[in-house]
Amino acid sequence: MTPARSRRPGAPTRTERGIPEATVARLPVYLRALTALSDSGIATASSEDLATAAGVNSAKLRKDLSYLGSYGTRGVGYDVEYLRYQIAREIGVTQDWAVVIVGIGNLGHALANYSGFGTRGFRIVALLDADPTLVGEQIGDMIVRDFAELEEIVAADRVSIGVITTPAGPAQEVCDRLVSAGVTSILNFAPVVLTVPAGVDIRKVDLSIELQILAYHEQRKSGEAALPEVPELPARNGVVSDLPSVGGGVGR
Amino acid sequence: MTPARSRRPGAPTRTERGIPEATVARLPVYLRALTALSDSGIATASSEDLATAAGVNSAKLRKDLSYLGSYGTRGVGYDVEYLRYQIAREIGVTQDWAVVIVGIGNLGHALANYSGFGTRGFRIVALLDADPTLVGEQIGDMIVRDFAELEEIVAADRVSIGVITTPAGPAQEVCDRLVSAGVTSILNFAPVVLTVPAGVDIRKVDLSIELQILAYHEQRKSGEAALPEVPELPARNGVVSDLPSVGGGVGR
DNA sequence: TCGATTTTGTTCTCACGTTCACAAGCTCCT
DNA sequence: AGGAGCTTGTGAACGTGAGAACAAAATCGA
Repeated sequence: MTPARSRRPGAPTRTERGIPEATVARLPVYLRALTALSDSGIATASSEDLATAAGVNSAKLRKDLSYLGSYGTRGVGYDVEYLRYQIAREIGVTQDWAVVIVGIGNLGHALANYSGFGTRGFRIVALLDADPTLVGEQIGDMIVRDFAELEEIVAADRVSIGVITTPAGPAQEVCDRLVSAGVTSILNFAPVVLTVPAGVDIRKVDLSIELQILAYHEQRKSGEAALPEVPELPARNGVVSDLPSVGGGVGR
Repeated sequence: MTPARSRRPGAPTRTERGIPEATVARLPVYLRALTALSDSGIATASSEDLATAAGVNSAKLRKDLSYLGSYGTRGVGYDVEYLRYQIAREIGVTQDWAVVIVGIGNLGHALANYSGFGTRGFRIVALLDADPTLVGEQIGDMIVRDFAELEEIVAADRVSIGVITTPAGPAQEVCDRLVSAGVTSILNFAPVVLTVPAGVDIRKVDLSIELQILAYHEQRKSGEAALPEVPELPARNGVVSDLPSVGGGVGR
């Protein structure tokens, strides 16, 4: 017999009033589209208008918005300002989030100078680096501080979000320090897989992965792979270095 | 009666020898993990080892690899070098892809200096900007050239991938120029939704969207929303500006 | 040579995400 | 007042993705 099941089959698992992850990822896009419409003086927009501005189809947009509540008016559309506020509130960007950036190389520099933070609910409270030659440097209206001050800063400014722009090597160690200092959300630009305890959210932005995904599709477009299936290469009978070396090579 | 159906139900739709999109997005991660293992002198690795290194579970990893072919050995594992080559070939990074970067602001600078390109199958052939005060500037071993030279460069170097690091304003126009010059894959860092014709692939990297997604989860962690559902706000009865203005303003 | 052991490749099932299609509800016009 | 015309919100169908579980295949040891 069918086990008692409180959820409808097919309904995405979400916590109380939770929103499907795919929808959460699109809310910021809608928010930006609404801001653009608002700046153009548009007061009301239909799901079709909004969907076009956000680059999705209107059915998906309506379903996404329906998870937030019933904020539209049938036969009319959505009030741009009203919906904008509701989404901002749902995401949590009506308040300001304190952010630290760790690793002030090229990318860290670029992010430190990025102006889109303040207007979007985020406030950079510190730029940190372990390199003494960088500490003290002025970037915009901020000064690079020593990574050793991390714990102090996190506690003082209630920092909950950390951005890692170090090279791959120190990234995990930086991550561990961030977590133990109390940071519970991390945006990682370093090309490594970071391990964090449960309860800490992590997102990754990786340039070369994005390019490689494009390359895959590009290769498909420009005629099929013209490469040999098996190149000059050591035959495939190596063993893990900590296993006894076996013979019996099925050479090629 | 059941309609004749050639595909098994539940099998992901893919074109001939195509690979599910979710898998394609993970292949670069596997490639990096394999490179790391290889650099550590590991010759063979099990799906469990690889999965740990890549931050996924082993069942998923095995299924992903099975789309490429049968490159493992039961009871043994995968030959690291061999698998690495196979994945690189499948992605298309055994050849070099020419890339142009358009928009040499902070982020463009950072990307231009990023060393991870050459080693991963990509070659930056030009840095372009429309600002005459930037043209001629030297970055690393490259010189910023005028955006007007785009078509010439794309044709000469067979550029198929373009990276847009301009502000939001000019991004669509830059995108259009890239496409008409012959670029068929675009990586967009500008905070706008770009429109491209069919056949052109586009991927987007957006810092503030990533931060907003983190903020959403962060808000859930730190107690539920303490914000009013309806704030001081224009009442929700505005109309689209191109409709006849109706009275009944419930102004505030 | 044969069984024990290991690890892949694959099948099956369930969960998640997207899209269609339409009833419900709102506005406007006659 | 009532019908025509839009647009939202949502139920249902379909497609995609993830994970458990296991048969198949390889190695190793006796």
